[in-house]
Amino acid sequence: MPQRRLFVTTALPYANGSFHIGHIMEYIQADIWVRFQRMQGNEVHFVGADDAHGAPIMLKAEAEGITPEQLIKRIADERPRYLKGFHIQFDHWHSTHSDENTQLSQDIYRRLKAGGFIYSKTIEQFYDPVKGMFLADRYIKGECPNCGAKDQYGDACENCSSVYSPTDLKNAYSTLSGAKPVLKTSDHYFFRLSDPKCKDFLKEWLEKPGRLQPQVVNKAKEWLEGEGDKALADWDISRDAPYFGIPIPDAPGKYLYVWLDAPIGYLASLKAYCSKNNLDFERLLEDPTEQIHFIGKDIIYFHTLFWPAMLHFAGPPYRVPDHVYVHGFIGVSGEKMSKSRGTGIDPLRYLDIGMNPEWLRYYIAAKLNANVEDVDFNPDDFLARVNSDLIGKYVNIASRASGFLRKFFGGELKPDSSWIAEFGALETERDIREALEAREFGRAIRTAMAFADRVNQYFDAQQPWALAKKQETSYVRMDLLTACSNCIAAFNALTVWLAPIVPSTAEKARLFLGQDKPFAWDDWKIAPRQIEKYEHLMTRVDEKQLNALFDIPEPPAGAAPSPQRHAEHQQHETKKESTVSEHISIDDFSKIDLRVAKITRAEAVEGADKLVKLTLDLGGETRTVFAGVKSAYAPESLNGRLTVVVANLAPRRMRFGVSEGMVLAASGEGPGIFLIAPDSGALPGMRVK
RNA sequence: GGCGAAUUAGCUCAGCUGGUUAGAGCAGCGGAAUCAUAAUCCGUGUGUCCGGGGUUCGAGUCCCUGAUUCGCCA
Repeated sequence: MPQRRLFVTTALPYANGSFHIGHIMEYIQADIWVRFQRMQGNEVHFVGADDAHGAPIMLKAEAEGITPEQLIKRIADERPRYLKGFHIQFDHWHSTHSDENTQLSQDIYRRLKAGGFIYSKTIEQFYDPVKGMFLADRYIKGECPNCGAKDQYGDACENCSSVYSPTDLKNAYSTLSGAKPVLKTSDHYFFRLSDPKCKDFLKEWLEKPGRLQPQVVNKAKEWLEGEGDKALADWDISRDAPYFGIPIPDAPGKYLYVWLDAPIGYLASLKAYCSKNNLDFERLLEDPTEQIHFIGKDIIYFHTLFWPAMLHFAGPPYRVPDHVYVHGFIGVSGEKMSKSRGTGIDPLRYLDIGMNPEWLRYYIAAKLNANVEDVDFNPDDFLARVNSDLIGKYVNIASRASGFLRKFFGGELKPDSSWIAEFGALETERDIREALEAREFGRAIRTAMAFADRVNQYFDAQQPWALAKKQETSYVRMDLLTACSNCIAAFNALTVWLAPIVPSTAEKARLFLGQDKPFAWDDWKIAPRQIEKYEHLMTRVDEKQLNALFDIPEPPAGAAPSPQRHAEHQQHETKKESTVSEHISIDDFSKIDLRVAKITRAEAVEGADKLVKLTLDLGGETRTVFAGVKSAYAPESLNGRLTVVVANLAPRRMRFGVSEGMVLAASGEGPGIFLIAPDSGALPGMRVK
């Protein structure tokens, strides 16, 4: 088999926050694929890095009273815990705030400039005279020019949906300082994305069969071939000082826009990795290397238009990506992941409460395919799937066969190849291999589990326990040995096939199977000769752990702003809060519909440590609300009490049902939760304002 | 508002270029077994394949239309 050389990356997480479950999913996907490639004997260089530049990081650091360097260092320091915790094996983790990235970014910029792809143009932009900086749209608010609604962002009105530009806003103000922004001119640098040469190249790049998923090609072509006001525009790649980023050569006070240097971070990381390991960076980029990026669907734009264009027109040794593999988002119980806590899974909490990272790797793999589809984490499904597949089917094979082999044969097996035909191992291997290669992980797992089913069926049919009771004759004894040896051989094969997905379990199994070196893919067919004493390879998921994972009733005060992938602040830039705390208007407050509610029934939730299920009367309307107050109140003591509920909070599905609101309670640093109660005379349904 | 995607059994999902009575796992129900982490095995599905039209000898699969959900763009 010809060896491949692969350069694989995952999207660079923005260094203003911790990893969330979405990042972890992407790393798991890429890590599984990379491990699979390595087991096949391919050469893989797998790197990641923090995306460390840009205004949000600069402002967040300022708000915390530290330098941007300190901020990104703090974030960088916590990365290894997550990566090790989930068995994600990057060769190197770097930062875009690094010498390598500065060098490469400036080099690519110079080459693009020399090629005539960069020009400068004077633009008018809002400027905050107090902060002394130009304002991105997301930092400007004002009154809608159409309907007069207050506190609208610079692109569209949430009230009347009219569309306008920031300069149209009435009484505009900077969300950073509150100052009235002034229009000011500045010279900006642009990349000629709309140049016919560029568009022609991109069209050809996009359409190369097999390079991208079809959905991704369609999306990118929509942007590329847009006409009129949707036409592909040139790309503004400069920002004015003050800016935390890479200086543009020969342009004092100008910095490269963070989205230009971010993907170059892939190369910077590879370069740093090369010098650490005495590898030739430029040679590593050359053919036959395949350059592969795993990304989420939110950043398709950057990776299918800007990035290949930059690389192509910068010229060798830079090379265009061979593949960009796009995945969807992960949600929880049908809810979209909310970065402001509540929904979503905190990866560190998952680890801290002792949940096995390989459960999550397995579950995510079971739900992933090669399409750009969202994945849903469903707690009940997770529990059933992991326990049933991994414990009930896979691990069970070793567990039930090993006892006989140790007891009657001293752990010695009778290896032959009859099991291959018995269980259809050749076809199974081929299907799993093809599925893993194509990132159809769900299919690979279905195929593997069907194989495990056949092995368990065989074991039942052979009835080794019956053979063991009457093994006075040598042929019965031989049947027992053969049956159990076949099962262990099949278990060995399954272990190899699942190794990219559950590497540490496979490693434990390897020792049990008496294999003395790490698994290569072809080891699946080598039947073990001798097994060690069987010890549990994996425990089952305990429902209590899932409860612990989701019962996070109260956030700590001053919770850190949500972590974002770099592109996310692009995509949502008009929606995000400023890092500087700001007042809310009376209109904001009046959006919260607070109502007096009478607790008509309160009951403990079985299996939940902190939750009480409340049935509330809101003056004619009945609601069910889960409240995290069990530590402070016996459920029966709440019956008949009046309290205050947020009546228009979006319903949220929890493990035990849908919670249709939130009751208000006070709590502080110490223990104790104190339910809010209205003065006497208040009636259910009354509005609190 | 424009463009696109999704909608299949209680749950999570397969169903390739249209072709026999629509599938799997899990859950449920009935039984067996007792080697195994109460794991395993056998049996068991009357599903409006989102609704409505249409093309076709034949549609979950193609076309039109409506609903819902979700994206991208504006």
